[in-house]
Amino acid sequence: MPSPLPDRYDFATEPATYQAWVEAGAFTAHPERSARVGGDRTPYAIVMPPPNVTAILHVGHGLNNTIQDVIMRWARMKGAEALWVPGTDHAGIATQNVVEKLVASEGHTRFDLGREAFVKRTEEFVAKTGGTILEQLRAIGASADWTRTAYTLSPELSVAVREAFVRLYERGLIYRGHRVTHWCPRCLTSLSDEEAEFNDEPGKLYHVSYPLADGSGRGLIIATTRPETMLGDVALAVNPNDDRYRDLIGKMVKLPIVGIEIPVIADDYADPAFGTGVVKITPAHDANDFEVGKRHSLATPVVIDEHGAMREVADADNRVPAELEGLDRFVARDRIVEMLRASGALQKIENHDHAVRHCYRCDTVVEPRLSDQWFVTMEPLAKPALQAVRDGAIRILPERWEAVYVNWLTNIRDWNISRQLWWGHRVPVWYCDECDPPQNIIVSRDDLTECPYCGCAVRQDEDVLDTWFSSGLWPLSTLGWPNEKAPDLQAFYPTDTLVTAPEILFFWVARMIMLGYEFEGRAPYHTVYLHGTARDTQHRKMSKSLGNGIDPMDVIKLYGADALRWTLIAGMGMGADVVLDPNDLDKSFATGRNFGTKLWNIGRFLLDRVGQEPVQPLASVDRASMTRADQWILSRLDAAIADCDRALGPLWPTTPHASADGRVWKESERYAGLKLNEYAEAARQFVWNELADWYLESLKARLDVPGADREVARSVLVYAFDQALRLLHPVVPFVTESLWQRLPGHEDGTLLVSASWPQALAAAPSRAAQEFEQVREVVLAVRQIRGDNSVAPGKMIEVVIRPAGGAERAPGELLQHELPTIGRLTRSEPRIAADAPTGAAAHAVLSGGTEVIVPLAGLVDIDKECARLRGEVAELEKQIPAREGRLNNAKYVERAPANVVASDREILQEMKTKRDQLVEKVRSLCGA
RNA sequence: GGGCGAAUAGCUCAGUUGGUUAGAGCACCUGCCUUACACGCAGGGUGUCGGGGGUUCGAGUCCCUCUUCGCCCACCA
Repeated sequence: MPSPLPDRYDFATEPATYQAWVEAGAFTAHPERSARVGGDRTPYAIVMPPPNVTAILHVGHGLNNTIQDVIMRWARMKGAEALWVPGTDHAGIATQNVVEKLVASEGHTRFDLGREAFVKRTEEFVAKTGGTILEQLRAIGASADWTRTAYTLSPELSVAVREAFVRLYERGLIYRGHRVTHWCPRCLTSLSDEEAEFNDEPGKLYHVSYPLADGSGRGLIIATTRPETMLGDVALAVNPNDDRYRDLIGKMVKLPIVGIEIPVIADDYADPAFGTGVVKITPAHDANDFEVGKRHSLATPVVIDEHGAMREVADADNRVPAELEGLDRFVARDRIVEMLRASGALQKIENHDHAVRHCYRCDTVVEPRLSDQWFVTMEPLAKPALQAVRDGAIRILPERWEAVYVNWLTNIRDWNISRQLWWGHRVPVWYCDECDPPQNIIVSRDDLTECPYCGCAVRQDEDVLDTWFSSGLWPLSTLGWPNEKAPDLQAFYPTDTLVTAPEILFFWVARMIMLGYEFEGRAPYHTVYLHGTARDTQHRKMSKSLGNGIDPMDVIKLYGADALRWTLIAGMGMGADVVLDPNDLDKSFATGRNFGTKLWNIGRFLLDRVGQEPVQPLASVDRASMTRADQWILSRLDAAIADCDRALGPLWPTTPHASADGRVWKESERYAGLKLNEYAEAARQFVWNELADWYLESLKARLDVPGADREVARSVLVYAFDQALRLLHPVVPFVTESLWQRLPGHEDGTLLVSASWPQALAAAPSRAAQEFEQVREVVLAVRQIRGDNSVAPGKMIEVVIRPAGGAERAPGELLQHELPTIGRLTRSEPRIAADAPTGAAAHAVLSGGTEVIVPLAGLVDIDKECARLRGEVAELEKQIPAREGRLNNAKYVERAPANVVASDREILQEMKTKRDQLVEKVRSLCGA
């Protein structure tokens, strides 16, 4: 039994409410209920983008998970068997960096500890501090199924990772490649193309002269941004069609500093238009040069080591002078430039902006490095992933990201999946030193100690897999794959929607889709919802390093989780960034806090005036006994439900399709749904601007008088508020649940979280509802007149209502009936008149033609009123000729649709009538 | 360099296939401490729809162009 209602919503009760949901099993999914395995509910599943296991909650997580929670709660209320899978990502490189720093603070490197000890240390660290974020997600109300919490490095998921690797290898889609890849000299690992992020930076273009070896004194001038790599040069390349250098092809030049001779070769790679048209070829330190070198069978001397220091690593006999040995690449660059300048080889230095790749984890400038890595052949995987979006089996919201997705997949490049890290899934490959290729490489699902061919000892590959390889399997692995019989896999795969930020569209989303098709033949979900970024008022991305972030936990402490949620959801257009002020939480979250308070106060009013005695169910209340206001609010509720449903759209695609996915989005619904802010706004509009502002106000008198009418009012009010709480629950689950528990007649033990989504009652508003709408118009008109004429708020005024002629039902009768309401809502004494009163008066004409007249004698400054009326006339005098001109245009009348022309005529007529009335009024009031 | 998108109120954004007098939230201004709520109530739109040109009876909407901004991709050393 809930405690008596406090004056203020106490959000300190949120954890208890959350606990009640968990204890009721409200978030726990039941695979046997899924229609896919013979149950009676359509499944709806979301896999949570697993936060890094060491992460703590920031606004980005808050936004991401609130969106998911809104969708999950909505789906659950719609009757779906809802599953939201939570979990964390071991985040190989990120977590390893964190622990390395920890170890460094103790004066050690990971190499001091050794692999085994370091991994153990990391495991301990994760066990102790990891998963904090999952606790925090509970605080924001995330209705995830915690009985299924997953972790990318768990034994179960590791099985999936290994299975995936082996299957891809067996299909020939994983291969060992010897090539130049991105290398982070700080993290000491290779990176994928996606992990090496471009950054446009000002740089220099150095022009260096390479003299011909024939002693002719001629030379070739090359342009380079990275002179330090010249120690590894093996050739100069010119374009075969470049007449300037044709005669030099095949000649030798002398490599400055090193002093050896290298050939001039012809290759299309050299662009005659760039720089001098001559490019130096350094196969070991540039991915393009490596390709050129391969074409020309050139050597690959390595002159920069894994730390980014100059050193003779391989095939580099005496290329690195002693004075450069061991120098960092950037220090070496300066030194080399000096040496070139001293020798006269340096021709000039130009400023040159170019894109430099940085490590996405530590921001170190990436060094291209020649190494052996495992790659996934992407093109065959990309094909179905592309087709899925083209067919509409998958939609990406907002729509514009589909083009980005398609573009990337169309030009996809192979994926480097091996990392020279210790934290992660070890590559399931073993090497036998005794066997000959190809038997010396064994890929295995099980750990091996001896070679299956010769029986001697084998050693496992030292590398681990890219973190994104395991997260790419997330929708599969968390549901039990590769066990095809796993109940969750059968019941919930494919899942439904994926909610994430666009930054990881390629890192993660595209790869999940590709792997989903590869291993299950189906897309992992039908909807990808990409949301915006949390930014500060200067539109800078919120980040730890900038110190402009907002801690969601602070917001929850100050205003409660609902305030946070409402602010994020209601203030966010699809895919648009959320702008918040980290220096003014009060202002930033006022919307959410205020809305929660408003809801609470509606609840207080209701409980105070309606009482705790059960109400008659609405279905048993005779429509005839309802007032116009009752019918009006019920029709507004229907409209609100329809608006919410429209904004949210269908839960899943409904059009059957021959593809493996079975269903595709039809064009009309493809980009229509999940407009969460529109949904929130529609619900807010109803509960605040209609239920509270009008219905509640109109009810005050009725609730004070015992009797049959009071009972009707109680039923309608409780019904309408109950439905409103349901509509709002997905966004503000805590406050709605607390209020719902206290509704009169509430059945003990039932929870709003498991209640059903509202359904509209009637197709069209009844006449009584429309009549209340007219009354509302009168009130609005009177308020406006009061405001325009600065009538003191406390002042009672007389309002004269002149019904329009020819109305089907005498509006006078209707208005008479509602006069008590009008009077109370406007502080006025209305009366009905057949004729307009004489003397100065303010008029308003309602949509049906009914006139509202407020005699102004003694109320207002007549001069001011005259000025206002004259202004109105002038405005109309301006608009009328424009419209007349249009109607006099023969082509317009002839070609525009008849209804447009007709309404145009009507408007013109109305304007003229209104002008005439105003002119008449000005004459009588002001005498001119 | 290629591609995509955006430009509408002070801010964040809606604005369906061209069609009546361009909307919402927040902010702001005015007046109210009316017994659910000042975290509230009532009233108020503050706009050459980025500039220019075109198509059309009619353009915020379609076309061209210019300007500015954002995002994604990319091997000009």
